[in-house]
Amino acid sequence: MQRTLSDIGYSTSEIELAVMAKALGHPVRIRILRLLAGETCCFTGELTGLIPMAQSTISQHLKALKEAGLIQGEIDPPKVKYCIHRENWAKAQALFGEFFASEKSGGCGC
Amino acid sequence: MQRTLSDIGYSTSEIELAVMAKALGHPVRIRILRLLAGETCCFTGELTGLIPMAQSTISQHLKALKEAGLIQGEIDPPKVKYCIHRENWAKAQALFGEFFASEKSGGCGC
DNA sequence: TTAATTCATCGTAAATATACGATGAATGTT
DNA sequence: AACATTCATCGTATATTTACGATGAATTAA
Repeated sequence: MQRTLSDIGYSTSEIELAVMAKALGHPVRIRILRLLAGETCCFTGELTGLIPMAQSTISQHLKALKEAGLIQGEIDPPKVKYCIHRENWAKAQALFGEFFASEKSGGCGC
Repeated sequence: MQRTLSDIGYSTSEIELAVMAKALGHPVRIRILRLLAGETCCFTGELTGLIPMAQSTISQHLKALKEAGLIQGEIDPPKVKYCIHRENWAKAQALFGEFFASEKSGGCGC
């Protein structure tokens, strides 16, 4: 990675899209988000019960999702309750929606 | 990566979402897709003119997008004309749309 | 045939991602 | 105070990603 990203001058939405997409780029994180997007649960412990992976691994994936802004954690000692970050979720929905809706390459003939 | 993905038993849509999201997980690939989704161009050579990266690197990113099914290449010797893969694009649009629309975690109180 | 053009692939170095178990921090319980 | 519970973080090994330049394959042009 010799060339830094800033050399190209990406727009904010390009960065935001890439960051969120990267966070979605692993099936277990899709699974986690689907579980959190449902109405059933929000605790980390429940996730470790539902997903056959080490607790540390799940925590790592939760961290990635949190850093991408897709989820948020609320401390409820000694547990941590994870939820969809609704504001950013809506933002992601809008960004991806606009992105996919922008397809208008009719003039290429392919 | 000691645990294989198949141990968990992901659904088809989970895999498909993750694969496409992973392909979207780099800003230069977002940029490329935006350029291709526009009506301006489709040739690799034009992309190398528009993006300050080595030709080999751009080709590598194009390969990633192609493997994810988001674009397709049409040989027009000695050039290659790249286009959005419309069918899969629509599929991705639907998958991401459904995914983000599934947020109904009202019962969690977070 | 020879040269030029276009693009993919190879080889490589460095960075990042992904899994695990072990440990530690924070809080509640006895 | 001592213990248990829950979760994050550390350390580590391996795999993947990402960038580059160099080379090769395919086709067109001279």
